[in-house]
Amino acid sequence: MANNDDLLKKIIAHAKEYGFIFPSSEIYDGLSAVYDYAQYGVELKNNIKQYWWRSMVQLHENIVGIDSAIFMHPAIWKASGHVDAFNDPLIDNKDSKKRYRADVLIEDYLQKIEDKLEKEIEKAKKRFDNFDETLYRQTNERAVGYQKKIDEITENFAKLMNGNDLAGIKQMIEELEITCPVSGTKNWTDVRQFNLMFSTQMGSVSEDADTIYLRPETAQGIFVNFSNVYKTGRMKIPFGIAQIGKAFRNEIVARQFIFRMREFEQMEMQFFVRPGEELKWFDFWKQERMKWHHALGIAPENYRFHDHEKLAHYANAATDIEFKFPFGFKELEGIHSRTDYDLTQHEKYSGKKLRYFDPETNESYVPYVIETSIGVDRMFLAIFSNACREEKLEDGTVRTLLCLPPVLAPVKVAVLPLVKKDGLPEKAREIMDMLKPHYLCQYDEKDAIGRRYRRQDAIGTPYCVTVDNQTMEDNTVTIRERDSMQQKRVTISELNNFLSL
RNA sequence: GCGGAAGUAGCUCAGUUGGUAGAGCACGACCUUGCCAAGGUCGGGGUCGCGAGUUCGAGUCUCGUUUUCCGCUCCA
Repeated sequence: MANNDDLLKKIIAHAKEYGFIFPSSEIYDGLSAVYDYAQYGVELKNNIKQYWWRSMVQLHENIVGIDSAIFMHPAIWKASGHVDAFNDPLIDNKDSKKRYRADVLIEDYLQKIEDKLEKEIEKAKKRFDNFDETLYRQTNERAVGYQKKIDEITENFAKLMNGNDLAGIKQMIEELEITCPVSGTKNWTDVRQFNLMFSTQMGSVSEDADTIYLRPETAQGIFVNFSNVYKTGRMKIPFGIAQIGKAFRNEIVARQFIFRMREFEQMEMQFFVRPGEELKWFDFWKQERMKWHHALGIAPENYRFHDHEKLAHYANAATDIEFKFPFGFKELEGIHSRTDYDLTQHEKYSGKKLRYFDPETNESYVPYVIETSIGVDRMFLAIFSNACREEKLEDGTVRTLLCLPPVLAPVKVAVLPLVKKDGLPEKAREIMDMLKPHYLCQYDEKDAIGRRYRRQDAIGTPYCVTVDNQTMEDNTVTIRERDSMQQKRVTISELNNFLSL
């Protein structure tokens, strides 16, 4: 475990030292769990997004992309269930320092009474069968008492929750004498509301301003555009809509570097299918997405599926693709069969029909949805942490390198004149100008050549092109490959063939 | 949010019982060498996380605060 902690620390240090990720607002002491992508980080991140977009939108004829706004109509979050589900009343026990959801404490309490009630009912049945009238009446009375208590609490509880009466909920916990399962005491703090959605005001005059939310997921932007895309894009089921964009969640605790941030970016695709065929497509996308990960050349044993046993209210199947991060296997991507829940909810709240007319069956229906949703930042961390290595060379020295898949590397080619004289820099500049339009290149003439190679290793540049004295005679250069450190001599004109990117 | 640890240059760290900040690497210029991280000379860079307090004097002591890491908690 200590090793893993060190590993994450090294990754964070490398990310900062070589210009991939900086803490946000660092000169003002930083902002908790917010990070900025730096000069190389933004390249790697853009390449990840482009790699995903191409594989989803460009290579699938039946998938199109959109870019919906972060601000959306507030009713959308009522329809999606986020307003209710993302609002947790929390309470702390002062003795055990444990935090609980206040509503869960009360629900657990109710469950206990229900268990008692059930026992009494069973007892009552036995006594009834035994014609034991007096005892039967006693149990029956107790059972009626429990039932009454349950109804009473349930009713009050619902009233308090709907009215957002936090003080009332605390009072209820105290009146019911609910104790902390750990400390066993009733020493509670006040109930506080934690809304996982960020809100802001739209409209400059405060009385007229509407509360709107920063989207906690990008998916709803796709659902509310379903009809527009289906009609204007002449889409035929099955088809998908893809989107890359930022989402915001006010997490109670955001930790583990860029793994859990309050502002993050998602790459999502919602795939609309005929009802009844959703599990077939769920399985299709499960395999398809795993193939996408494997195609990057990272060892397959770093990935695994984790099927959800407890499903969200909208889903009828769900799995995660987990990646072996420095802190263990954690969710990288989610694949959910969301049924027709979202579109149906939006039909209900908007009053608009969100249906597809199927020309094959002559039927109109609300499509079922398979969602694939991957965090850009988590993908970045997966790629980056996997690539970050210290390699012991034969001579005993250590080489720091980033083994990034070439297609994702920020800088593709470094062009290096062996020495800073004899016209080599000028020749190298010519090669730079030749390659620049095609790849992000870097020119470097400072320090010994070996040191320059190592600098490029540390930022993950897959190829270094070196101009030496022989270049001046026969127009050949050497290509040095990052992982093997092997060099090949090729003519300048055929350089593009050898830079397999 | 609670508990623990830490915060001195871009990085890694020194800094004595309180006496107005150092090293190595990195960075910039010039000279030299030239195929796998260490040549030479010169130079830039820090109000010691921030704010109070004690003191003649605080990087050093006290309190508060903030950020990061670890554990708990939370997590569609």
